[in-house]
Amino acid sequence: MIVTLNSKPPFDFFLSLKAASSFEPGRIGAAEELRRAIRLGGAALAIEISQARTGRPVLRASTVGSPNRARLRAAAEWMISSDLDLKPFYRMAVHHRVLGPITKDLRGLKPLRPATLFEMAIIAITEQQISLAAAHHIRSRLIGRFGERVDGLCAFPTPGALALASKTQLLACGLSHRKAEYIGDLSRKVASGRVDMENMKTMSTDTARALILQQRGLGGWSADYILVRGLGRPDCVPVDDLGVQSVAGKYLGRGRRLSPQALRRSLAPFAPFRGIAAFYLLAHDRLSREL
DNA sequence: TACCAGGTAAAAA
DNA sequence: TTTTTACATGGT
Repeated sequence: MIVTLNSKPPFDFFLSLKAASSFEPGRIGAAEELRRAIRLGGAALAIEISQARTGRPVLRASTVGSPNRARLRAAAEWMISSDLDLKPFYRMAVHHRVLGPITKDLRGLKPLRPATLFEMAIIAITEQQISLAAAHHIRSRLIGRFGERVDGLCAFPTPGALALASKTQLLACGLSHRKAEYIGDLSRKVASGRVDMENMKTMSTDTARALILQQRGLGGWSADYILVRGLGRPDCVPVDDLGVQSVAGKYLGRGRRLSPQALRRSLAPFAPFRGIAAFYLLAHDRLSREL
């Protein structure tokens, strides 16, 4: 089945994919397509998103099973941030000393989102305190051990699968005792329906943030990280984030890492797109390293 | 070898 | 109430 996707222009799928993969450790070269196993109506399904020559992104789903077309489109469009309109951000940034040239270089760049907010929450927990590379390896083990395989890909583990995992098994993936508990607790709450993370899509940012903060293991950094990267709230920035502090210091400061307060001040001019501004700085930093 | 890396909750002061 | 501590892995 092939579904044509819409995404608010401007959108450069290749650039967005290249930026996303620049945050993964040890990758060599940029892929031409986004290949993922996702769950749709209870079944794992391999999908491939690619950009046609017309410039319009075209989604191709594997023909295994017969997925619901509308749901497939909705899931894929969510993952490529179709709803994000970059134009007002660009209008705001165009005359800025630093963001002006960067937004021109990276025109059409959108952040790619994890398929579900549960996955996003697990990403946040794994990335606490340790390097992105270490966290990535730990997640790979979680996915390999608890995810469902389909067409040579592996879907991110369901809350149910992680709820059934023993603490010993979680520890064997490289998690700390604390993080294994956080992931077990959250998985059981989501699997049992006591918490519905997908509901956050329709909540106000403040309400969603409050729900995130109620979960053990998710603090202020995780809340803002989930809000901007998982939920696409463009003004949210984790000001405690070491990576954002460093990149903002490099581009907007004197090169040294910024304090949370200084970071807040330096991003203030970009409201209500402070999170997108931070994303552009991070992406520019990563992509310029590759050359 | 050490030290730091896109934090958090719980203990100690 | 505020400050300190333990924590797991991977890259340099």
